[in-house]
Amino acid sequence: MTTKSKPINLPKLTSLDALGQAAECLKTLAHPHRLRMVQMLLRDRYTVGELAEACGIPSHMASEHLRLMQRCGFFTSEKDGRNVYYLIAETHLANIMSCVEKRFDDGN
Amino acid sequence: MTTKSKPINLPKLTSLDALGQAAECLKTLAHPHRLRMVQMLLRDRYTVGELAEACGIPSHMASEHLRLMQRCGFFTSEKDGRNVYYLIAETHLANIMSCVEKRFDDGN
DNA sequence: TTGACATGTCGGGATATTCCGATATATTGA
DNA sequence: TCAATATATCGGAATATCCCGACATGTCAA
Repeated sequence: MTTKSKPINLPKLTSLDALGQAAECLKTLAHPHRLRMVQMLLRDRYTVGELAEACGIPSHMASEHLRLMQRCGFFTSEKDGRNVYYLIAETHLANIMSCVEKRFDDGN
Repeated sequence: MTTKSKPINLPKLTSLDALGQAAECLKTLAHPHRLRMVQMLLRDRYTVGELAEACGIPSHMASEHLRLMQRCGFFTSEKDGRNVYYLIAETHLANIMSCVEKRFDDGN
């Protein structure tokens, strides 16, 4: 603080409120199994059991992850018999996953 | 699981290991004050105290946030007298912040 | 109707994160 | 040298997250 030499003029910064929402969504996304599910659902439709199997976790846990993400508006779901298909609802997920893949696919 | 009707052929999915690293970085980013700091540092260079003031937090906490992000490789730092300037090191942060802004700036 | 299956929900123990006050280190100006 | 300032570190209390087993619900097939 001390000497206010620089006025800190902030040109169009996102409001702290919006950044709070963003942080919520990013926190929800920030889990390896949840990232895997998003990545798969961006390519095709899958049931809870298929997503669980791909992650190597029990399906009731996949169900919880999916519920968390659905609360953030990431997905919608469709029932088909005793299966439930999850579908991407938040279109921005494609952009963010693309960024993640650019940074973390092999190139590391 | 049951009937394996679909083989689940996964075309070039990111390894769970890489997704784990991605999750770590996203988790670190997923905090409103840290998002603010990244957003500011993408536009200009700032000291710990300036970043703290912009976030409305004590500077010793800003210092902790910056250290966390530095551990993820987000920043480097430069000492200038008793001030320390933090600088973006991870170039992909620009892409990810751009995605976040597209989604959460006013348009909501 | 009964049993198997897919999904969803609940409660809790282990662990991690957040925030803070207190303190430490380093630098500057008087 | 001394005091003020900027940054960093430490320890801990409050809180949140993760993962699991147990159980509940709903659907199908026999």
